Amino acid sequence: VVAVAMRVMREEGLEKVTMRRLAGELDTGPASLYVYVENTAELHGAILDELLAELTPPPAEGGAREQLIAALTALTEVLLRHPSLARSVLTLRPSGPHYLRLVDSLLGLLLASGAPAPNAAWGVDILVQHAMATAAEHGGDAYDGEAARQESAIAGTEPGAYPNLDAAGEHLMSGTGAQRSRWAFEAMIAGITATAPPA
Amino acid sequence: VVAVAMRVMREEGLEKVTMRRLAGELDTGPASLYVYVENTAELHGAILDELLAELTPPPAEGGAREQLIAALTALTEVLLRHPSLARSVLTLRPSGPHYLRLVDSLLGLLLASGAPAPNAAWGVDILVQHAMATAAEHGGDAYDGEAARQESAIAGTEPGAYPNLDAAGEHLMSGTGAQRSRWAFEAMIAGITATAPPA
DNA sequence: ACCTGAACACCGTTCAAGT
DNA sequence: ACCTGAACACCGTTCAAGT
Repeated sequence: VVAVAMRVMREEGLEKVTMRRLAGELDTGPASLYVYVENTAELHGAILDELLAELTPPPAEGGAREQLIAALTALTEVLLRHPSLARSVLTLRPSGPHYLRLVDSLLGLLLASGAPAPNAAWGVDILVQHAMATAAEHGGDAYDGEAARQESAIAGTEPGAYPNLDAAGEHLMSGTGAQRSRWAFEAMIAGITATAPPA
Repeated sequence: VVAVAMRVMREEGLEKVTMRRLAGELDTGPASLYVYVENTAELHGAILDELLAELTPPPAEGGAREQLIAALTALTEVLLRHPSLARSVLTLRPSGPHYLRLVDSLLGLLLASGAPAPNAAWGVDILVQHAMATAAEHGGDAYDGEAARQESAIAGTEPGAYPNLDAAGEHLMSGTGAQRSRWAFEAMIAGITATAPPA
């Protein structure tokens, strides 16, 4: 079932991966799928785990921090190719083996790059969440259109209505997605490492 | 239209805020709503902006950093009351006046708490994204169930399969949501302030 | 010019009934 | 015991036709 779902997603996107479509693909009725999966959310979770299997292990070159950023970037890139999956899975707490392996290795790299254990334990969550949220947000069908709409909404107001936004003007939209993503991970890792959780 | 949508959402949740339901509420057909809104995404954006209007301005006590954290916490709390809205809006680039006012004030507080201008411009995005993603994730109907499933998935593997997860065991799930959320914002603000964007 | 009934093209999930 | 046809209860969006 998951194999068919993967193929349909790759060929036509997650939107087409519906119980009914999959059932049609398997020449049966939609009810039959409920023998294999509990519901659509679980199906999406299974698809995510399958997708994470393709994540090639980091090349283990450079320092731990560099490897960590590479792993997070690779995760973001995989998710960016399937934004609606990222969106769907954001509300899940994935528990597939590949997901757990990924979190385990991110946690290891975070520790290796100097984060105290409690910081790393809490921090790995926000790094993964950021990767997923970024993919969900930037992958929307109409993302560029929305960004333009937002920019014009700012421009369309009388000057002075949003003083800090106005002042930041040049910086707000600058940089490529990759630059901003790398910087976000660097900043988060720095903050995670330096900020102690409450005792 | 937005007013009716707000009422239905408050009474029965965003799930019930559908074009058809709203049309029924207004004694007309669903087609009529398309005179007022372009599509469902835009409707959700309008609902978000309406919701943000209720965000009381920060009490302006304490340092800029404390005010910033208070504002981010207030945002997270509002969104947590409507997790499916957070989920839906995560894929949008909101451009309503109340949203822009909020971002403007967050940006101001970030600057006032010591972040250089380029850092603040890029950083405000990741703070807002974190608030939305947290609400979307933790607000799911079955979130606790999923968390338990994840925990048991880790417990159910042979020891040693996920060494770092095992070692972190105690810390991984510790703390309340509020504690973790506050820490995440503190860590992110620290990282944003200390990490320079690429020139 | 403005609005909308009805249709198009779908959904997830359940459950009684078949094999 | 295992599977599934058919039904239930919905969706968003479009467009031809009315007022």
